[in-house]
Amino acid sequence: MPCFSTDFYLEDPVHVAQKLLGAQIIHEHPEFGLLRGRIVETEAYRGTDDKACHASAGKTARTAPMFGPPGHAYVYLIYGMYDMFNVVTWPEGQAAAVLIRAIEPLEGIERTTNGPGRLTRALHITRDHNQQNLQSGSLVVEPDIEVSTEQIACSPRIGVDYAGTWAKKPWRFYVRDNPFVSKSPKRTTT
DNA sequence: GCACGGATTTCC
DNA sequence: GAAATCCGTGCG
Repeated sequence: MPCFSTDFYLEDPVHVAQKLLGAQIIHEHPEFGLLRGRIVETEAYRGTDDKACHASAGKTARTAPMFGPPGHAYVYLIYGMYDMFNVVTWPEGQAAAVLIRAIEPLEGIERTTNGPGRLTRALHITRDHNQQNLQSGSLVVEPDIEVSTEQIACSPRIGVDYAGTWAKKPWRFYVRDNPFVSKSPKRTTT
């Protein structure tokens, strides 16, 4: 099965985020062997105007991968302890990425994967994979099952309340009724 | 140099 | 509700 073409990743991240649902992440790990999971939840981060997107602070050492070639990885550390895995989209020079928030385990996964910080641990994805090409190499993303439009649900992105009106964009996408989708954060009573 | 806080998770 | 825990970013 071939990986996605570069054309696929040149598209708008909001579009790619939906098209990635159902795709497989395949990691051939030197120590833990073949690890595979199916993407069931994503979020789009779209350009330097998007206040929720790290690239809104401009091109820095940290955000450079998002300005780089599409189809590559953007992996960064958050809260001092979790690696977040993103796929870079849009042409080089235009910063955008799709955050992979949840996967359904398929092979070699030995821990829960529910949520973006947990799935990187389960797949053993680390910052070493930052800027790696996801179209070849030990970590790749490949088409798998088709997820129909009716099965795709959307919501505002999680954990970006600081982003003002951008926090309201319905750019989180997930497979409806899939048990591996991350739970929405608990709301305190209001 | 140094203070600040985050695309989260877990525990009280 | 708040801690855990590291480092990129912004400002001096």
